Amino acid sequence: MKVSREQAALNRERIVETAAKLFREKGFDGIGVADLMKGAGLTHGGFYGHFASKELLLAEATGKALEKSVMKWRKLADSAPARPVAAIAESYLSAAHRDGPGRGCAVSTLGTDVARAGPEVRKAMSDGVQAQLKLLAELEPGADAAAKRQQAIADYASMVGGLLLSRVMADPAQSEEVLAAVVAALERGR
Amino acid sequence: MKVSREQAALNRERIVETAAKLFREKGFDGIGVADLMKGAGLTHGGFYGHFASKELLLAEATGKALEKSVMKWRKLADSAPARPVAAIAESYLSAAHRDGPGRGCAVSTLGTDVARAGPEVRKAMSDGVQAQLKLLAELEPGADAAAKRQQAIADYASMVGGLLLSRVMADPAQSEEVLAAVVAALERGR
DNA sequence: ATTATCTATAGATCTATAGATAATGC
DNA sequence: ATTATCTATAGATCTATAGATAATGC
Repeated sequence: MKVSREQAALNRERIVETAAKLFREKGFDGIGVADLMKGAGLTHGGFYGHFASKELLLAEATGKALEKSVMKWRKLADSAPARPVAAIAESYLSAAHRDGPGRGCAVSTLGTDVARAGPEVRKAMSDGVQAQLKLLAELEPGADAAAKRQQAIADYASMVGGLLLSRVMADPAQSEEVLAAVVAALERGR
Repeated sequence: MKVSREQAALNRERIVETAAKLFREKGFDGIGVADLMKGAGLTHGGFYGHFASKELLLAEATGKALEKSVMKWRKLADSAPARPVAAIAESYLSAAHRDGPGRGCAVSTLGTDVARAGPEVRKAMSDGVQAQLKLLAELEPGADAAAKRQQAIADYASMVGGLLLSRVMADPAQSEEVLAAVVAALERGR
């Protein structure tokens, strides 16, 4: 049942992408290695040939997920050059993002798991967050670089917290109210 | 080994308080029923005489934790009547809160677990969040009630997201930067 | 010959339950 | 007699590993 080195590398990549989706949907403890491997079309015994532990897979999956988020933000900014931060905020704080955690921001879905995890995992998410902050700071208005970075951090915190709150609220109307209020506050210049 | 009804009620309360602390510290899946009961000084077999399931304990523990948070916010506001929202923001976005999740805001520690949980748990956290938003809205400046509520939601989202980000960052200096930036933004009028 | 993947399982959990025990409260 | 708690365990997970298999790559 051996496959080529090329195919093995593709299999590894598929495991990471499956994990990036399922960890975001179900949480780190919500999905087991056997089901992750099944999701990637493999059997679970083969897992440890690719990764030293489930936690190190979380580090890779987190890094991959946040890389894709940065790419998405860049596209959104390019498509709305007059108001790039608003375009990102509206996409981030949308019902589609709230209801599709498996393809969305990993901080909002895995942040608490990562906060309790080991240094490799923390570093992977930290680096991803820094990349997002760097992009966001470039898009903020003004000339003062320090002020732009501070604004980027504040805006990012609002988005992460708003999305998390919208997912917590049991009543759909309350969830919508949260999304709308945070978007409005972000667009009022915050 | 039977105890009095009064003592049994106290035992139940101690289980809820132990759970409120340990769930916030370790996450819902990070602590088992046996260790929760041991933390409350009981054996694990007795658990199901008090609660129908571990998840229903999470609902109660979440409600209890958020009730205490509202009380804390009220005290903070009373002790700084000239700037109540700023006092709450500075306490919420402090290193002490970041480093003491077991006694802190349940949304920041259990939000993602709750977002994936059943309706009883979602309702317990929703109700707690609504109570916090109600208090915060009363403390916001201005006369327009709708504007005050919108501002309260935006401020709460900033705080939750800022605290979560500060716990994710691997580098302590980055973590401090996040806390300071979000406090500064909140105090600049947001 | 090497190695990616497979089957099978060890060993350690976990939630929940069954039945025994012993003190309360009628 | 009732019932809160205990001991013990069922049954289902979970991560990780051991050893077999079979196709690749020298």
